[in-house]
Amino acid sequence: MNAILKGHVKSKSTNKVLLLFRNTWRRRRGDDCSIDSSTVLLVLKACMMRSCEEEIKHVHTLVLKLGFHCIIFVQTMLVNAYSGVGLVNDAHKVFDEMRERNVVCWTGLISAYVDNGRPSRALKLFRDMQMENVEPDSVTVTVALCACADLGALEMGEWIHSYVRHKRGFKMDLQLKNAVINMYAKCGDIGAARRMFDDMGGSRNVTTWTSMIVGHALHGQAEEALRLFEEMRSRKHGVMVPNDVTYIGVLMACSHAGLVEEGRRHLESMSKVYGLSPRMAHYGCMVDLLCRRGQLNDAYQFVVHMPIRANAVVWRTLLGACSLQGNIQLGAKVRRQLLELEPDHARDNVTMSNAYAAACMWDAKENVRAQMKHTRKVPGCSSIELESSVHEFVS
DNA sequence: CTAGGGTTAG
Repeated sequence: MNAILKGHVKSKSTNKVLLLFRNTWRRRRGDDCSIDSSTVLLVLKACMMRSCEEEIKHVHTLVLKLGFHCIIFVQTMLVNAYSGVGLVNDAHKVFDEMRERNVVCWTGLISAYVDNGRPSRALKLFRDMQMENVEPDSVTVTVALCACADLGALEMGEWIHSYVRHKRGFKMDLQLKNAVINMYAKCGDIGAARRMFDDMGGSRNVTTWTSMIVGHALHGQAEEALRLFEEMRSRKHGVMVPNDVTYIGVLMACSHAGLVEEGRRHLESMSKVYGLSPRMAHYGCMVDLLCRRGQLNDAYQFVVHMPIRANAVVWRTLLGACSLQGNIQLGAKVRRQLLELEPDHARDNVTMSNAYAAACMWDAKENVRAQMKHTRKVPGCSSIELESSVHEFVS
């Protein structure tokens, strides 16, 4: 049965995994049951891919019933599964109950915090792990560098980089090198990122190129980003095929440099040349680009004619630009769209009321304010990391 | 032969 489940997981037929598992469980006879710990791993993986939290909890109770709860593979998978559906506390609970913890389950918990937007907690655990004399491997370090990137924690990132360079027998693989580039780029040291990139010569993959392109774009070095994009596709480096994330970097660069036509061309070539379908983020970049150039009406037309329905974030980009550039008429139109999508979003009303105020349209401003009193406010941002920051690295 | 790693608009 595990072979069949494995096939279904591989082909992403997760519903078949769950159906087969439920049937087998229902028809079991006594303790003669074909469900073993490997079955549980596959089922948990399927649950995670479908993000069914209830099913994961159910499998967890089954795990206890079947006596698999002391198997480290099962425990680690439970940590990953809970994390995958956003239940970090449950993941941590499973981890706390583990008798033995090796580098894999530590890494699983650290990733859980990174994946759920708590990088400083992840770095604290990275330190705790070393206090317990568990040596990080290349996977752990890759995840920890991700946390540094998210936090902008340059010093910690440098420590980790120096740790992996000086530790005897530590193998720096491609994914780890990519994480180093990303960390330096996100933490503001674009020079260090570029040095790593240059040192890698012919061993770069698409992610390497993409990280560097995004890095330059984030640093406002649009020309260099676009130059790298052309270089990666040139014969010189074999046939490097960009992916959809590469195009995010390219469009960010165009946005920074105000290159409307070039941006449009790239967005088109993305699907025409490489068969990649643009996602909301790509259209968002394009809207941002048009707005920055002051082409608000073009931006509006672009949003209306997009092949996918714009989300609130895209409309909000446009609303922000209308407010900033004092285009009241368009701003009001955009706000109507936003009210349909997210009627409770208080900040949009604030933006709009500020726009009216900037245009000295006091009555209109009053109207928006009055309207706000009738709707419940939803804070735009509500979580703050209340944990001590990480100051040092155990080496 | 079972568990962990990615680069993503504002």
